[in-house]
Amino acid sequence: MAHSGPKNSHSLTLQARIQTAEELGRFLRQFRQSQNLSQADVIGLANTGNRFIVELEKGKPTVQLQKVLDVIDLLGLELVIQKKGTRP
Amino acid sequence: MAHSGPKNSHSLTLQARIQTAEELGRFLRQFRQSQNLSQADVIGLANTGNRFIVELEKGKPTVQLQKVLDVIDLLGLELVIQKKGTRP
DNA sequence: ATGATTTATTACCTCACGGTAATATTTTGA
DNA sequence: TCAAAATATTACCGTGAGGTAATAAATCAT
Repeated sequence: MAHSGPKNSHSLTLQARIQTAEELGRFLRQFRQSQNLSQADVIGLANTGNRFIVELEKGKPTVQLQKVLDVIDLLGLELVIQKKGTRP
Repeated sequence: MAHSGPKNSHSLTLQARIQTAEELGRFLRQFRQSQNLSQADVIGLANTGNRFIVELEKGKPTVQLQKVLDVIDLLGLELVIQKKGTRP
């Protein structure tokens, strides 16, 4: 379980462009924390061990695609692919 | 090289939600073709062999994240991550 | 401060990613 | 129809992804 309490601090970014594994890792960690979820929560829901989550959030470049997509989905997030510079 | 000529047929989707490796593969292949690029073109620009591109477009779930991101970038595409159902 | 919770690291291990290069198959254009 | 181009498949192979389980380190709550 996550710890507890209203510790919802910094402004939660609702969108981010992802070019690198590191950017993705940062975003996912921040988002997970903004939802007061622990890594253990994610591990429980997804099909993974702690190692994968740690490495994903750390921005490991070689994590496997579908696992990443699973985590994203399970966090209530989605990926959109589009032509570069498509305006919001 | 790609073959040639104005063979720009079916309507090119400019955005897609990506939930699975297969969806991504389909999108990337379609987009590549819409640009009249061959796999060899992509292989040349990216840092990969033919095997990776074939497998990526086929929707292999275990391809490595950063390689995928590289191909996306190099095709002039980008990924956006956002809360599910964020309206365009 | 201190115990509880969360996160990170490590060792062990199996399995398969993906590069290359050769070959096969499919698709395309004239 | 047929040759060229594009795509797919195969074998070979080194390297590393990631599950588990144990332990360590860091963070938090009171």
